[in-house]
Amino acid sequence: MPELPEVQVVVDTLRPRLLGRQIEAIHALRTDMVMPAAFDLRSRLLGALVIELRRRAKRIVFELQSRDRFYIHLGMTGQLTIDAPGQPVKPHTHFIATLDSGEQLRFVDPRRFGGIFWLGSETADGMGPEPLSMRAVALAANLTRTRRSIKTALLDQRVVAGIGNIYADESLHVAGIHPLTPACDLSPRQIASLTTAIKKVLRRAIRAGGSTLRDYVNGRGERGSFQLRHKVYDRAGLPCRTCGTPIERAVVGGRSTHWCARCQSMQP
DNA sequence: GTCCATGTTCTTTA
DNA sequence: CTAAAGAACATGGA
Repeated sequence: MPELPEVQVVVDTLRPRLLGRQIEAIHALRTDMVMPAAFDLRSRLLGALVIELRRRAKRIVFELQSRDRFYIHLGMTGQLTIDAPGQPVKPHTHFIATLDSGEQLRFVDPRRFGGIFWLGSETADGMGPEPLSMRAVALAANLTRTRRSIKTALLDQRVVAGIGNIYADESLHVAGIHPLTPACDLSPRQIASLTTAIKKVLRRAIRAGGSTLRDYVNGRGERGSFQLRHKVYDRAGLPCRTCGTPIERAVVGGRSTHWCARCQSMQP
């Protein structure tokens, strides 16, 4: 569920209950989601004080007083919430950290595509610019030298960080760009329009609490509502909300892709 | 039983 | 080197 807006909302809802908290106990229910090579969560995290919580791409990054960092990735079905200790523990709960406030940070992930990753003092991550603050020229620099379709390029975290299948489709629709357009064929004007569209879509989605298609909830366990406002994603055959033309669907780069043939032309 | 799914990474193929 | 295509990971819902 989690693309940039969902991860941002998780961070925003967790931060007030996590900053300044110390980890008093760890219950690691499985170790195969702990990377690299099942590092010892207890020795790293017991007694640690969380001084900052931020989002980078789709990662939830914890900064400790020791200046070490680690991140949690939600994969496809991850949930990271803070609950009272008395709350029932959901199936597929893989990690529980009890805080000095008495509350518990819990990581649930049925499909187990997510995980906990130790960073230590490592800072380089090889990913592209953060879309909410990027300039069009920064995006252009990463698009002009690839012939891949713009849809595929937007999903590449080295091109731009944090966009996934939903927001790639939604952003291209707002920008009026056909998803199969080769990235290097986009005009500067189109890239400028795409940059604006990405920011607009992501900001709206964050304000709506993210998109809940199935599993996604924020740090308080609440669902998002942006799925109700999707213009093209998962709307194949339904009328375009802008012009009424039925939405197209095709598999591009192995991912389902949705667009309006009338609003999104192949011509620059 | 089948197909599909908000993500990432690796392998194969061209 | 580029990149497309496919598979893999694991689970559950339609």
